[in-house]
Amino acid sequence: MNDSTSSESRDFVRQIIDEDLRSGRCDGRIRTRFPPEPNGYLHIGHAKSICLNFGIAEEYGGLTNLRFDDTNPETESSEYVESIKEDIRWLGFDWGDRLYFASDYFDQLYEWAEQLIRDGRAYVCSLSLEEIRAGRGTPSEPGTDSPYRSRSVEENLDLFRRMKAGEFPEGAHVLRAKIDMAHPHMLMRDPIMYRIRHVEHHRTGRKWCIYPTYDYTHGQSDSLEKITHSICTLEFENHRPLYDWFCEALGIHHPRQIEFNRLNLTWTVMSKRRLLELVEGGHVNGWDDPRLPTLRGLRRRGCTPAAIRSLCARVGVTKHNAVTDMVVLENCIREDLNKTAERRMAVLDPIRVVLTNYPEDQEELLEAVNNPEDESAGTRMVPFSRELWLERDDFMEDPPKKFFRLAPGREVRLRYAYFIRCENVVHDSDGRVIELHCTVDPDTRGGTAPDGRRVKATLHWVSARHAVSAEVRLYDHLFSVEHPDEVADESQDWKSNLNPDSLRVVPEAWLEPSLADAMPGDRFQFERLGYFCVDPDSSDEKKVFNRTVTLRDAWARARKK
RNA sequence: AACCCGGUGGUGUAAUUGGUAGCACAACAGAUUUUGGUUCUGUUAGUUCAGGUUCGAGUCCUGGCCGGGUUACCA
Repeated sequence: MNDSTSSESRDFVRQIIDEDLRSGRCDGRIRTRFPPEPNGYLHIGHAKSICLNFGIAEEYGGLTNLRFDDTNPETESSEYVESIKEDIRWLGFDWGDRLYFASDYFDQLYEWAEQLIRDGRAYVCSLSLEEIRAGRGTPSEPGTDSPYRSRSVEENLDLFRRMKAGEFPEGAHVLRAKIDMAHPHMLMRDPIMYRIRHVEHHRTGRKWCIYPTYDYTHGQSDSLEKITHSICTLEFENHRPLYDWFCEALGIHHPRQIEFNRLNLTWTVMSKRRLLELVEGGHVNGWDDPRLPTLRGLRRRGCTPAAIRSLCARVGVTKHNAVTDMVVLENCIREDLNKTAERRMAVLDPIRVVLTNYPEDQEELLEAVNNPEDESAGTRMVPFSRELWLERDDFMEDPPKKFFRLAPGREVRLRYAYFIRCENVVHDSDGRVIELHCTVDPDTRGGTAPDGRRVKATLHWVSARHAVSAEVRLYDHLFSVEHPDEVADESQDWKSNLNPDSLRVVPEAWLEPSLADAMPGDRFQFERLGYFCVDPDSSDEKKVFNRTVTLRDAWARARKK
């Protein structure tokens, strides 16, 4: 009911914003930003941040900037910039003309750095990486001052300018903020502001060989864009004192940083590092593998933007680490697709059925509803004939009590068609059932019996003569345990929990003929099976379908017990 | 024994800021159903612990316990 951003209860972020609006702290204006680093593809965790930032701006009549945090040229590229823009648009958000890059601010950042040097708040440190690390101390012991900490302003300025001019090799010097080497926060122990990197940047090319760090860039970028609320994830909580320190030291507009909990899902991993490892290690087939929680993977899988937005609205925003059950996402997908996806019939694991009293040369077209949840979707005609494909699971030779489907001597309904009765079971030499002989009751055309008799099951089917074949990819959880982090013993890592059966390919499934002209990206419900999406691997000769998610299946659940 | 943050049913969250612990998902039971789908109804189940303040504490205070983060020239 109120899962779509309830106006009733406010999460803590919105409460803070309400207070800031009341106290006049942000002069009645709301401006947020989504600041991805262009070094990877977006995943559903980013979607939560996107929904939060764009959602809040929209609710408060403000705007959201898209800003690429591109301060580390070694790992970033414009290929990622484009994919990220595409994914945000797909999710349903629009940054208008407010596309920015931290690299747009390199000149300003450099000037501010000189200002901090002149103010005695920054210095060039010529210690090696190892020496800096050692000098930082540990969380429980203070660090020691760098011997270069007391360089004169003139010397600092000179060295910094020569760093910029490219006179030094990488690692020779860094620029550090002069804060407090004994500070209880490790991050405040003279953090690094600039490092030398003789590499090309995807936007500024060779203009720079010194690059600012995240801490020296983010708050100032927010400030320059007049951001009011800089909303980020929990791991930046420790950085807030530094964020504040730079804004204050520089005397510039000071946005409020607010940290929220990131989205975690069961049965998968979410960190960029791990996703990269899965892709590069060949454990999945690229960034858009339908098993991945990347936005591209989810899209290819058949997940809708509306489902992702719905998930983000219902997981909420707090300050404690949470793991959301994957079934919540699955239900969001089902909820959306139930209303929008047209129904079709498809048989994945076929068993041949011969209707012995149906004439060989006869065929007819039967009317089927496209979407019972949406009358405007209309109907279609489905061909019927003497030989059909039925789902193997829908027949049992020796059924248990609660099995309602087809069995010897039992009558069931074929959806939109007829009642049929199983008269005979044909086995091969190994005793495996290969064919069923049934009789059809011609008076039940359309699926109702004039005498009012009822059947307990309605089965989907495909006319063998008319069926088109397709490859169907059945996906399961990427990992075989809910929490991939939890490993059996120390010698194992999270990858040992990879599910070997996360992809099962059905090379030849049978589909009703109307599916022959489905296009990549089209989504359908295969009745009684689940939601499926046409994969871009499809060709004119052979369609490929991805199973997005199964239908809820009370029988499967009952059987498991 | 450093610093920061956090702990509400199985899971994710809410509680008008001190006044009846509510919602969603899951689980279970039932109704409806030409999808064992959808829809509808009902049931089970919770404030980390110990003190304190108060007429009254999930909320405020003190202490304990548990969990996460922090020792990158990544973001």
